[in-house]
Amino acid sequence: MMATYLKSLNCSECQKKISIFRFLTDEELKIMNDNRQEVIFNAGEMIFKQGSPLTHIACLIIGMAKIYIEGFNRKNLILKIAQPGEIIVGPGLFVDYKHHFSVTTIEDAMACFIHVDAIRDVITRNPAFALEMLKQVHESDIKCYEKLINLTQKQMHGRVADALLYLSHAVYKSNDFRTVLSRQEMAELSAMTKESVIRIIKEFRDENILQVEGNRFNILQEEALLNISLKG
Amino acid sequence: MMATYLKSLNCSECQKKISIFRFLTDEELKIMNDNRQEVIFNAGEMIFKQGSPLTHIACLIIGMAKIYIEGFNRKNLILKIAQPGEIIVGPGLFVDYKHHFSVTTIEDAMACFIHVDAIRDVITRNPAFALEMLKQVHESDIKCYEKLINLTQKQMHGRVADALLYLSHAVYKSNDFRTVLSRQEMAELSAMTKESVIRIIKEFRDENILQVEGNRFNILQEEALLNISLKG
DNA sequence: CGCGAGCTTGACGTTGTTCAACTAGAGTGG
DNA sequence: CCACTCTAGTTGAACAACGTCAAGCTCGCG
Repeated sequence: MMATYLKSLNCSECQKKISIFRFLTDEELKIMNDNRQEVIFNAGEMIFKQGSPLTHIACLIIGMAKIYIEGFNRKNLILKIAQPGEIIVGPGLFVDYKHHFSVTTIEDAMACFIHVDAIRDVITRNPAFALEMLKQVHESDIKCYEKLINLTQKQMHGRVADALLYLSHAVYKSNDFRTVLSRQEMAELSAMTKESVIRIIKEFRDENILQVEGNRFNILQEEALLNISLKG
Repeated sequence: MMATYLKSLNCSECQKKISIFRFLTDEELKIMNDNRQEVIFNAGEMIFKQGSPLTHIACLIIGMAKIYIEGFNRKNLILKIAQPGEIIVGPGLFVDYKHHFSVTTIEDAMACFIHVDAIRDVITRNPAFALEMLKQVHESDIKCYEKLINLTQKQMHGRVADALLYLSHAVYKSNDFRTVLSRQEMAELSAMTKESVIRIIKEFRDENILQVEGNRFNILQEEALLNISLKG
């Protein structure tokens, strides 16, 4: 793998892509830009490693990445699939300055690293940006609570339905999508074993809720999935 | 129940108790104080209701409260036991201005309600306070991730051990404590049924890890509990 | 004394994991 | 071009974990 440190972009161009940047003045964008490194990743490479020092945040410009917790017995739990345009801020920021999750690309990708000092500086200068950061953390908090309920109170059918709907709505924005996620990763998204995921996908296919061939999924009866998701 | 709107306190006195207030100037403390209502609660009364509009944050001054998500089929999941001195900020703040969890006192209690406009005002004025708020949300984020892993990857013995250690360390600060939580609530803390909690507490007692009589718990072998917690 | 709420116990059924075996496709080297 | 290997996917059977249900218990309180 070959990382480039040439700067091909400028933060001010990113204002359209990274929504949180729209609150920044030219001066603040310059601070960001001066404390920024572009890094190119191949698919499957790690952006952040859980437990390592948190010195930068990452803005994912190109490609998707999985954000996941490394739990017990080498079992992972995927929190979300980060999209291009997304800013990845570890919760260790302002706390213990460690990463509490790992981030690994699932496609070839490019990300900008911005040093935490620059972030702190800009938050301090610009209250609107501070509020926007707070809003963003709160949103991820809400997602976390939802995930907590979904994973602890639903049984497998509901959780697989959730995972499929998540991929369809939030990740691929289509009822007919081809994913790069393996069955194992789909299992890590719904806190179960790959065998169980496979069995339940098969059931859904037998009931004509899905078409499946390999990594391509076509959701035929979204209503049915929503129903299964709700009933748990 | 009888709520009093008399102000018996002043925010500046609270600086010692509510750690986040230590960053505020006299002027900012006055803003808080002017937008503040004291409310007295009996044990078991609700401070915030999940789904209702989020107009205030609460500073719990006296007494403890359970913060919990109301999930499916009337099953709750207790996120934490809030302590006196704790500030309770719903993640709906700056997002959808709804409560995403419910909060109910478990003892007689007193709390100050501060309007969100005042909070936003002070965050805007005082960057150090903004950073502290961010820090606080990040801390709760970290806790949420831990909970996610603990509840999805540990089995019941580990989860009950976690609950007991949580009560002992974070809530009652003693190995020998009497709790007001029912078995049902201990179950909601560890995402299981009350029957299972009872069975596992019994096992722990039989193995001489705990002394239990009614709601009084005495942890005899903390090491053993820590071990069980780790092994899942 | 009797009532009700929370606690406890056991029997039973369901849910989900584990393990082992088998399959298919994609490199890899001779 | 053909074994060979490696990985991901798939299937079934056995098993463990956990929830459900029903019954009995305890204790405080009217």
